[in-house]
Amino acid sequence: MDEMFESRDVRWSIADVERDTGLGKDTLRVWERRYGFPQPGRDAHGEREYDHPQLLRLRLIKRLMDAGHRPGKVVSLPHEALERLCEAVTEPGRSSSQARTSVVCSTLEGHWIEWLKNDQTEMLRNGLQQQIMRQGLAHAVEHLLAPLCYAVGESWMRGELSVYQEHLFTEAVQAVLRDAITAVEAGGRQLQHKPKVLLTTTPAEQHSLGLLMAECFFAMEACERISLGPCTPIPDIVVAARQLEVDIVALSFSSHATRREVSDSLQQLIDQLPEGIEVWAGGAAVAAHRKGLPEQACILRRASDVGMQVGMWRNRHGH
Amino acid sequence: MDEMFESRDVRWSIADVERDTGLGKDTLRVWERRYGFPQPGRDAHGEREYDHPQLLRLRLIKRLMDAGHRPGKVVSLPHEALERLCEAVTEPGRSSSQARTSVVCSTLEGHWIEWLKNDQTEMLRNGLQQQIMRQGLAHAVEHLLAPLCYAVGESWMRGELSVYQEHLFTEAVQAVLRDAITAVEAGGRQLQHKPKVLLTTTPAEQHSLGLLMAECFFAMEACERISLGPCTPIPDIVVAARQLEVDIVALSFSSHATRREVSDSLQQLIDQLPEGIEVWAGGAAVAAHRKGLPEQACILRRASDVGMQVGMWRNRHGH
DNA sequence: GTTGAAATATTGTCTTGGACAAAATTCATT
DNA sequence: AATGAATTTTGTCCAAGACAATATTTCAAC
Repeated sequence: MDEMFESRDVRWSIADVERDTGLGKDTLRVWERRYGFPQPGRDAHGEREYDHPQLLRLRLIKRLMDAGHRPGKVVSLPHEALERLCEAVTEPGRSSSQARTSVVCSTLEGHWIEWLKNDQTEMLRNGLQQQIMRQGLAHAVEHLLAPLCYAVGESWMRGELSVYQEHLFTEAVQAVLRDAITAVEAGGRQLQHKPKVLLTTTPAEQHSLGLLMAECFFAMEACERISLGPCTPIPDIVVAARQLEVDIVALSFSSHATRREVSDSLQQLIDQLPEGIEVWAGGAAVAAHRKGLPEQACILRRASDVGMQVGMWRNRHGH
Repeated sequence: MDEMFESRDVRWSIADVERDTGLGKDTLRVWERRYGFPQPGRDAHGEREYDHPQLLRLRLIKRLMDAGHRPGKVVSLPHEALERLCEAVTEPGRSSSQARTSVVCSTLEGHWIEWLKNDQTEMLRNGLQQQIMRQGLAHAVEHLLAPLCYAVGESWMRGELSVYQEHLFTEAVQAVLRDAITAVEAGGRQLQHKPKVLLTTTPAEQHSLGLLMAECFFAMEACERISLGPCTPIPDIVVAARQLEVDIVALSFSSHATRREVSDSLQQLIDQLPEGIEVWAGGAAVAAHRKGLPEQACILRRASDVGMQVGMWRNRHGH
């Protein structure tokens, strides 16, 4: 009923749409020319005004693009066809690597998302905390939180979750993870020679949950961690790494990052960092296009790889 | 020695320069047309190739722009003049409006900033925590943290602090404040009728420290708080406020926000929110141009105003 | 002299349609 | 099947113009 007022009459500028969908202005204009979609109206000065249905459809398209579809095939498709394709993408049992995760998804994560839809954040936070206690931090992050983040992104894409609910989710997970890190930190001690790690994301990567999850694993390895938070420009990462004399620069890339972004960022870091400092990269985007990435970078396909890689690092630097 | 190879013969594309400097492609092109700088070479296909000296000069210009200079005055200036201007900007004790702050700065905040410059974040975090214990949360936030945030911004502007040091500062303060909020929360109880408050910032406002500081004060008033974190689009704030049935929407604006941004955001919220929900706004930008802002919004000039306003709210809604 | 409103200048972002390289796909050949 | 060449697709860049948003200056009135 009050949905009628929600965002019906709102019009978005091309800059707004770029921010929301991640599709560049040039891309949006050239799609309009080539595929006949989107077809925004024009305001008094002849500038593009996108309405809400078109924005939703663009989000679906972006989702499909990230899943490997090509613009020429999907951009001009009607909304329903896009939704069906998205479901097909979401459907389990395509790629073998996702299959296991998806199974967990349908059985376990159902009620987490349900809580989020009903704004029961207290429930969500407590439940997550409890699961960390029960399963242990490592298992909970890898098999519950990471897939859950993915599922929330999916739900948002489908319009089942509002933006504010995604924000609530982020806040809840952040709170839980920060507590967990503090707890791990308090118990651990620095007996052996451990790497000093700098954690951050590139300017294009706003999502900080991946960073926190990575930090959890480094904390469990009792590494000395320095987190810069998200969005540090490459030159500043280099300066920080030098100044703080870290051993490893660890970057997190969410599923939204393109291979180009990941690849370029890593290459730049490798080129600009001094010899002794390693570059490690993790996150959904890295796991997806791990092939074309610079070989000097250490690619963490799964969260639990951190433990193994730290072990290998210690072997390399052991005395 | 290896600096010779580092970035001497490298040519940068316009996209590279955009990423490095933060200046938009359109802006770079229009500066070239209007001010004759930059003047990149062209590759075989007629595309712009920026060399290293021009990139450095653009970085200087960006710094001056952030410090309040205007493009028309500085873009066409030669490198040396730019450096001199940057030094002048760096020089302390110029503008009279800063004087008062600077006094506090030199006496109280001096060593905080000094710690930051030396990357002693542990020191910083512990020191802040100690001051909160000693002075109390309210006093510490209002008279130490808030001015300190401002001072850090200033120092960064002058080039005395790197970007990464600002990130470290943000992380440290966040950690301290989150702990403080948790502590306050644990002690307080919900005896009287208190407002339910939704906290967030607008999409243009990336800084989340103001938000956390505000949250501290609401926590001390034992209000029910829901934080969405930073950067929530206006329509989504409206949806959230309705759905979560809050009494107050509280927004934080850092000193970077323009009057227009603040004013527009508040007006939109007031127009779109249902009758019973109030809009409160705080932060440096709000204090600066409080005059032109919508009257229906409750303007919090100082952090401590929260306590008073919550009291008044209770009177209005008390039974 | 300060304040406020109106006039003026500056500056970022949007417009169009064309072009082309990089990436992905298809096709041909071993 | 696998490798390499031809072809299509697609994102990004270009030009010059336009204009609103913002900043600055001018001018009047208290």
